[in-house]
Amino acid sequence: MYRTHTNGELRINAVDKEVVLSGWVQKVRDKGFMIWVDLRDRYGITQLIFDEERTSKEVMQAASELSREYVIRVTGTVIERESKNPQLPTGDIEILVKELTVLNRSKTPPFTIEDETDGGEDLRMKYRYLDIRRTPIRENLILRHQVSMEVRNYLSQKDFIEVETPYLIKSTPEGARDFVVPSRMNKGQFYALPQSPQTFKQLLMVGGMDKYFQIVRCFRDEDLRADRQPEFTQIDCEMAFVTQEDILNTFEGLTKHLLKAIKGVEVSEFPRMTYEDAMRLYGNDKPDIRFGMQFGELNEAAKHRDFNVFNQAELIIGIAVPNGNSFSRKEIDALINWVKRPQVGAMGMVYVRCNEDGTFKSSVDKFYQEEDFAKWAEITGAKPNDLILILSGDTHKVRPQMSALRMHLGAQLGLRKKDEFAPLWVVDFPLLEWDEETGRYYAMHHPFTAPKAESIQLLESNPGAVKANAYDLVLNGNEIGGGSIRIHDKETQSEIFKFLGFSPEEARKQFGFLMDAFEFGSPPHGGIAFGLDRLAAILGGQESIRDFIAFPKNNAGRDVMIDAPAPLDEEQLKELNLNLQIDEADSSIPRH
RNA sequence: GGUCUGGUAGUUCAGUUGGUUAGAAUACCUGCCUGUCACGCAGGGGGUCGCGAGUUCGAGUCUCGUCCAGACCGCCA
Repeated sequence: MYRTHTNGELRINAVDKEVVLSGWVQKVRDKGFMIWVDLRDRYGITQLIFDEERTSKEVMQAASELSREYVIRVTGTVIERESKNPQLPTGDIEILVKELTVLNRSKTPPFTIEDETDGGEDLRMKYRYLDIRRTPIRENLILRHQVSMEVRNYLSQKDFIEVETPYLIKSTPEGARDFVVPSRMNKGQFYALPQSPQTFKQLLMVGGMDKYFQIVRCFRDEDLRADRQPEFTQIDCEMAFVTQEDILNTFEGLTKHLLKAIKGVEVSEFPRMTYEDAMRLYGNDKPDIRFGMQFGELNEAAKHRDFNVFNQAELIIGIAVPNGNSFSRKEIDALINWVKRPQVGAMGMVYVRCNEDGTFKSSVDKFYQEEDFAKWAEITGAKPNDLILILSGDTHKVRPQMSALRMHLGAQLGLRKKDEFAPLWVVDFPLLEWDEETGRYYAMHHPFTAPKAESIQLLESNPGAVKANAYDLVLNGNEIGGGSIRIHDKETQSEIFKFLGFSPEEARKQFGFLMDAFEFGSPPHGGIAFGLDRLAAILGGQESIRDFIAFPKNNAGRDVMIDAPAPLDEEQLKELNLNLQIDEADSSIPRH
């Protein structure tokens, strides 16, 4: 027998019990006459004691040879500690060891396996199985498990059925790049891994499943970020015979349930904001509404003087930084330099100090009067002792710039509190998005999104103004879910494909199966998908999703532990009928 | 595709204007020890300064290239 108890469960009431424990050696404290060993497993830490007066010489000797991360089993008696440790749940007791078995030895680990590790990212990823032994990572994975279980329980209770959809599917031109998989049996042909089970879940609606969900892996071959992995997990949902209102209500319920069950947080009705308002007030479509600093548009209040920078700008935006007047000149200069970095790309920034006594001091005093500043303060909501920061330029540039500044300041001022949760529905997204590079419209969400009935007639005259029945769920400045009501009739779907530049033949080739299905009584339907990795990270109060994924990829999409991706050997390539063009300058890495 | 930051002991980092034998902490090893829990004390071992070239009497330090890592922009229907 390896254990009668785990290392997290023995308390003072177990004194005198004979127990068997197994686990990893967290720490050895050898005082010569006594040796203490912290024994660790998933459930906690229990202190073992070896004492020269009460422990046999052989066991004492064996204990003195223990080292970090050895796997051991001990038999002994639970005793009350002489000096207790209130920081440990098991801190009132210890195990007086009678027998000690070393089940496996360990090399000295390359980084310390403690809450605050000394290991860098790279090293932790290479030895991820050691990293997972650390409490923070373990707790993240447990939290993720809880989220999954709560989602399954909640949705199952609401009559949703979890259905698995295939991973080996077909590549489509729209959207993200696909990961592709060569087919051995169908020479020269490739599967693609799904970016989402979108069309399958719609077909499940046609199939009469009525309410579907799936916790499902998705794949996108795009560059990574702290919150983006090439394979990630979605909570994918779809419902038949629903309006947008039904979906928002259902999944607001799910989100409230998760916040309550996981974080113990009660949230009242989620506010809703149109895409247009989000862009106008926050400069992006996933505003963090935990703090203010809403945009004030200053065009009318700032274009009547001789300041050319503003006069020539398409849009002038100001925000009021609470108590920002306390910033030193140096701190303001640092902010100006921050927005001028290429990543943000502003040309410059104007500031107005709002003094305690109601007067103003600005970097454009030459051009403007006190009455102008008073007007700006009114528009941005600036109070005495605030600081107004102003950026100007083309709308599509200055909004993201100001948004970046707002988020930067929010973090700097400690306004993005990780124990505060502010969900928000963003609704009425545009159906289409203009792409400068290719000179055409693309579906903003995806080509199966239903246009709003009242704006569909604009499709020919003013495509950019067509609104979609599409919505995002935003939590603390992160998009955690997005979805739409789908097109469910062949005519509308054909019209949209045609508008997006698909010839009837292409549409047939790519999505014929869906169009066919729509001809056999497809019900009205819609759905939503949540990013599970991101949701878990936010509930865990962290920015990076990597520590909520057991075995994540690095910045370059590599798994540094198993060292993937890797070249294939000749035999495999031959069997797959693949002939690689090897770049001579870099012959070790095959290119497609 | 681009911008920025970093790469020095097992690990996390410091290293001045280019100048003696490259340091600290921690980890590791040895010894000591009458209740430790970040145990303490004494001693010890440990370096391809990412890699390559260049400048120089002399390079961890300067220049160029390159590799690796991280953050961000583009990209992510």
